[in-house]
Amino acid sequence: MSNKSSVRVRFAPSPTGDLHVGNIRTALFDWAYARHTGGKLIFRIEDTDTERVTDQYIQAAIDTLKWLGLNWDEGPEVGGEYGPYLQSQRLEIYATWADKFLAQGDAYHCYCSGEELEERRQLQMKNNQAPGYDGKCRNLSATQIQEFKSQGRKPVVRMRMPDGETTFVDAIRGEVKFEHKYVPDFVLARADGSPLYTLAVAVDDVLMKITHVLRGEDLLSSTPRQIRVYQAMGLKPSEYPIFAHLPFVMGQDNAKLSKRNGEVSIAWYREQGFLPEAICNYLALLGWSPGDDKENITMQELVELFTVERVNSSPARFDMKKLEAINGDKIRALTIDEFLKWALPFLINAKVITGTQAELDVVRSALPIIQERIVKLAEIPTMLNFLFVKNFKVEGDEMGKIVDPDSQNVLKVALTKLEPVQSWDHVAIESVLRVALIEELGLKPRIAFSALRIAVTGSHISPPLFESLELLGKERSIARIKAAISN
RNA sequence: GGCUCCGUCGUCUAGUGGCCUAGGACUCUGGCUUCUCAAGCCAGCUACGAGGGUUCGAAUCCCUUCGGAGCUACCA
Repeated sequence: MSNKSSVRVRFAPSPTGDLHVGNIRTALFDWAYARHTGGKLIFRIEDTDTERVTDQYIQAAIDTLKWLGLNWDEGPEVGGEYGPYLQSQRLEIYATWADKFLAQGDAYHCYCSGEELEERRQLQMKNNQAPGYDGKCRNLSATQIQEFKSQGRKPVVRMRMPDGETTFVDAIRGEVKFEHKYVPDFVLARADGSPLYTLAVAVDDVLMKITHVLRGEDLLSSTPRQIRVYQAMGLKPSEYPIFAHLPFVMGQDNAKLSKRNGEVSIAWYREQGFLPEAICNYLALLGWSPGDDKENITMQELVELFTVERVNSSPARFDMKKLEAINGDKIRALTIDEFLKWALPFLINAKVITGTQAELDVVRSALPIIQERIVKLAEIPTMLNFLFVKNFKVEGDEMGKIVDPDSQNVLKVALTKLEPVQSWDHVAIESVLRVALIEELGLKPRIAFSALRIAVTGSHISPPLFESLELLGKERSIARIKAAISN
C-alpha cells in the first residue's frame, strides 16, 4: 500500500431509493477506513441509470450520511478537485473514453438488438451453455456495418474481453481468479451514448485517483470487467486500486437485506429513535470486530481500530435485538442535556408537549428516571405523557384493577396521609406512604403502590412512583387519587 | 446450469497447529435485587456443516462432499 496520507476511498451509491442498512454499512467502513488512514473519503453519486435514479434520493442520501455523522472530503456540497461528483454531470468524459477504446480496438460497435440478444440468450440456456454475449459483432466487415446502418440500427459500444483470465488480490478474500470465457464482452455505452456502470465506475475511480475500493460483495464478479477498463485506459496493474469486497448484511430469511425481510430504510430507524452512534456501532460489528471483547465503542474508537484486515469474509445476519441493546446502552450513556436534545423532537412530534420553557423544565427533571427504561427514543412520549395530559383519565383496563375494596382503601388512606404533606418531594412522599401503607396497613409494597401507580399515571407500568408523584406536583396527584376513588 | 464467494453457540463474533473439556456480546431460561417496568448482578442452555487425510497434537493445513449466497442485463 502506498503511504498513508495518499489513501483515497470512495462511497458511490446509486440513488435508486433511500439508503438502506447495507449501503450504510459500506459507507461506514469506507469512512472509517479513510479516517483511520488519514486519507480522503470521496462521495460519488452513480446516477447513470436515468430510468431508476431520482434526484430526491440524492438529497436524502446526503442528509442520512450527515445525520449519521459520516462526513466526506470530496463530493456533493463540498466539491473537490476531481469533480463533478455526479456521474450524470460527467457524460462527456465517459464518451471520450468510449471513443478512445473504440479507436484502440479495445471496444467495438455492437448492432444486436435487445430482442436478438434475448433470443440468443434463451438458446444458450436451452443448450446448457453459459449465457452471455456471443461476440457476433466483434469483427464486422464494412459491408455488414453498412447493412446494419441502412436498417437504421444504432450501435452500443461493447468492450472486447480478450482470451485469458483476470486475477486480482481482494484485501478481504485473497486471490480471486476469473477466466474470461465466463466474462462475456460487456456494454460500455448505450446507443444514445450514455455510459453504463462498468464504464463510469472504472473511469471515475481512475480519474478520481481512488486507491481503495471497499464495496459490497455483489460487485465482486464485476471486478474483472472493471480491470479490463483500467487496462484499456493504459493503467499498469500496480496502479489499480486495491479491492476489498465487504460481506453482505442479510435479513432473517438469509437473503440480502431488502424491504421484504426487514426494516432497511435508515429513515425508519431515525423515526424509531435509534441514535446515530448506536446504528454505526452496531453496523460496525456486522462483518468487523475490534478484536478484543469490547463491543460498545465510540465513533472515535472505531476510527482508531478499524482495519480492512479485521473485516470478515462471511455474511452477517441483521439482528434488531442487538441493535436495540446497543441503543439502550448509548441512551444510558447520554448526559441529561444530550438526552434532552434527542428527546424533545419526539415529545413535540407526538404532541405531548408544545415546547414551552415550563414543559422543558419538567421534561428535563423527568428524563433521569426514564433514561434506563427505554431502548428507543420513540418510547419517551408514552412514558412521560401522564405528566402533560390535560384531561387525565384512567382507561378501562387499568381502572378495573383498582376498583376492588383493597385498592380503594389504599387510595383513601394515601389521600388522607398525602394531603398534609408540606415538602412535596419523593423522599417525603415515600416515607409517608411507606409508614401508612406498609407499616400501618401491613400491605405488600407491590400491592399497595400498584393501586397508586395506576391512579396517578394511568398504567401499571410507569417510571418510579415517588419521583412520578413529585414531578406531577401535589395538586394534580391529589386530584388524580380523588378521581380514582369510586365514592 | 455455469462462474465466484462464504460456512464456529439461535444471532454477531474471538480464534491463523498445542493457551480451546472453544472466549465475549445479544437473545432465551432460572435466580438475586426490587414500588411496576427497566437497569444491575449471578447462573445456565447452546457451536467448530459432514467425511476423509497430514500431524505427537487441528476450529486452525490439505482433499472431498453438503449447504447458503451473489453474479450470469443496453441495473448498480
